[in-house]
This record gives sequence, C-alpha cells and structure tokens, in this order.
Amino acid sequence: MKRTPGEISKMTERFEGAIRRAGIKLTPQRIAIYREVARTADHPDIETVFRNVRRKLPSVSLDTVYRTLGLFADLGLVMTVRPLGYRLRFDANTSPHHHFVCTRCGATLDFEYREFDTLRIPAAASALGRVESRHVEFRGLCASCAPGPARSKGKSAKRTNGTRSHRP
Amino acid sequence: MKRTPGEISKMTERFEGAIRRAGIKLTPQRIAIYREVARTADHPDIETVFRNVRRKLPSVSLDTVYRTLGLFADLGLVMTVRPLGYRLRFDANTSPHHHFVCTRCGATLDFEYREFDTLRIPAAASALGRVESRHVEFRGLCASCAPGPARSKGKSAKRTNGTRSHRP
DNA sequence: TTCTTAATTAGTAAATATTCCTATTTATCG
DNA sequence: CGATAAATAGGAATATTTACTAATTAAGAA
Repeated sequence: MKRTPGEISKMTERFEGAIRRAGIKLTPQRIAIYREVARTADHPDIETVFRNVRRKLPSVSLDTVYRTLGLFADLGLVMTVRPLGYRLRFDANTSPHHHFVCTRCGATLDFEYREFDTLRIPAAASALGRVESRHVEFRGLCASCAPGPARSKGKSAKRTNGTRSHRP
Repeated sequence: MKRTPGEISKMTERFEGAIRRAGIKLTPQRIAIYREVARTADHPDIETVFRNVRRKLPSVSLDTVYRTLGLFADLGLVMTVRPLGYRLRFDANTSPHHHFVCTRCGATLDFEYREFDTLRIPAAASALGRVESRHVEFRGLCASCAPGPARSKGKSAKRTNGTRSHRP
C-alpha cells in the first residue's frame, strides 16, 4: 500500500501550501506527521502514526499527534475514518473514495464508486440539513478472512464492529 | 423521535423471538435495554441507555449495558453507528436506512435512500471481499445548526468529527 | 412446583484512549 | 538578529471500554 516518492512529494507540496494559506506554522512535527500519513494508504491509527513519527523525531508527544491530526482533519488534509469500534484512523487520501471494512480483522480498504458519487442526494436527506460530504461504507469479510482460513482463532478475531464479545 | 406503543411492542415481540431462537436467556436486563433502545429513533449512546435503564432497574451495571448491546449488535437486533468521534451509538432500526451526521452538534438522523439501496455494488468493492451490508453517511450541518443561530459558543460546539479543537 | 445447572449479572478493578495544563521552545515576520 | 504569538513536550487528569469474580437467576428436567 506504499505510495511512490513522486506521489508523496506532490502531496507534501500541496500540504505545505495549505498550511501556509491557513496562516499557521509549518513545524517539523507537522511535516513528519503528514508525511507519515501520506506514506501509505493503509489508514494508520494514532498509535501507529505516533510510533513511526517517533523514529524521526524521538521527542514528539502523543498529544501533538492527536492535536495535529485533528488540525489536518479540520483543514481537509486528511479524512477521518471510523473502522467501527476500533481506533480512530486517518487517511491522507482526500479524493472521493469509500471504504470496505472487514468485520473480522478490521482491515479498512478504499474503493472508488463513481455511480454513487454522481447519484442525486435524496430529498429525505437534504431535508435534514446541508450535505457537505458523503461516504459509503461496506461491511463484510475481506478476501483474506472470508473463505479459506477456517482456522485462526485468536489473533485475527479482533472485534471491529464497535462491540466486544459477550463472554460465554 | 418517539416510537408508538404499537411499533414498540411489535419490535419487542420480534426481539424476544430472536433471543429465544438464539437459545440464550431472556433476562429483565436484556428486555429493559432493548426497550430503551427501541423506544426512540435518536441513537442513544451507552451512557444514555445506561442512565435510562437504571430508572427501571436501578442495579444494572455499565458492564451489562456494554455486554448486552454488543450481543444485540451481533444478533443483528441493533445497528451500531459511529457518529464519527463521539460515543458509540446504537439504533434499534434494522431496516435499510442511512445516516446524516451533523458535524457541529453530533445529531445523527436517519433517512431512506432507495436509489442507493438498489445500486449495484461496484467491482472495485466486490474485489475486496464479500459485501454483507452497505451504509451511506452524509456529513454536514443539520437544520438547527445551519443558518440562524450565529450565537451559541460553547455548548453546541461539541466536536463530532473524531477530532478535537487544536488549541489556539 | 422444586431442583439443577450453566448462563448472566453487579460491582469493582484494570486497561485503553483521549484530552487538559503549563512551562518551554520555536517558526515567522519585521 | 529580536519580538511574539503559536506550538510543543511531558505528565496529569478524564473518559471510555473491558476484565474479573462471587453471587444471582432463567430455563429446562424431574
């Protein structure tokens, strides 16, 4: 799920422009955190971003990661994704896309859905308020959880539907 | 957003049948929790369910509410909804519907979207796994947050996009 | 009905996740 | 270079969710 160096620098460039336009400081922490999120397309959670950024900047605090990703979300530089019950995740991909969430392992996968993007907003929804963004989430078993591995007890059986196991 | 007594008893009836078919116990706690979630359509969070159920059963524990709603979700009796950053919420409405989430006040409103329900699943998504459920989320400002009230500083300004304010 | 038993719960402790507070550092601009 | 408002680190404080265990109880058998 790695992005190419070319993609990353293009994204970073846009990022720096956005920060400047917003009139806020371009700090090494912000750059490192953005680059970490932009590096791959696999929806890292806060903990992961924190851990990886620390390898470059050993002194960054967890608070800074929360604060910074929240800022990026407000600026529209990253999308927030809720893999339903697991940790809050961020995605540097801000082009219109949607998510497939595996209900077993929690994998969150992007896909495009042009037919949906161009679908009209139903009156039932516009009556509720001004729709500013739209997002589809499919839930199901991902390819690696679905058919073959009838085994796999513990590890891959993380709950990801926002609940936990009702103890037997 | 109240449901009528008629709706509620019909739902409760189905609920009791489902519990029996699942071969698990029909306890007063489970009944009270289900009825509380079925009572309205406004997506209560755990805390709210807990508080209201306690008025009927003063001894229920928070753990029981978590456990029980998780069980219901597994049985398909409630849907889990992530209003993006706020508390996990549950919805007893299991008929196909979608959500409008207010990015200011966190209100989570249902709407139907037949055109989407009948849209074909794109190949890009079915390649990722077997799609078992599909859900649309619109984000924006709800009717009461949108135009008029230019005031309202603190209270109604809860962040609901999974982030928090970057302190100035 | 009473008995038996495995499931369920209450209550509390513990683990996670997120946010707040403040002294210190630093990017930006003149 | 300064000045200064913004941003950060570090740790404390909250909030949320889960785990543990003794006691209770629903459901089925007798």
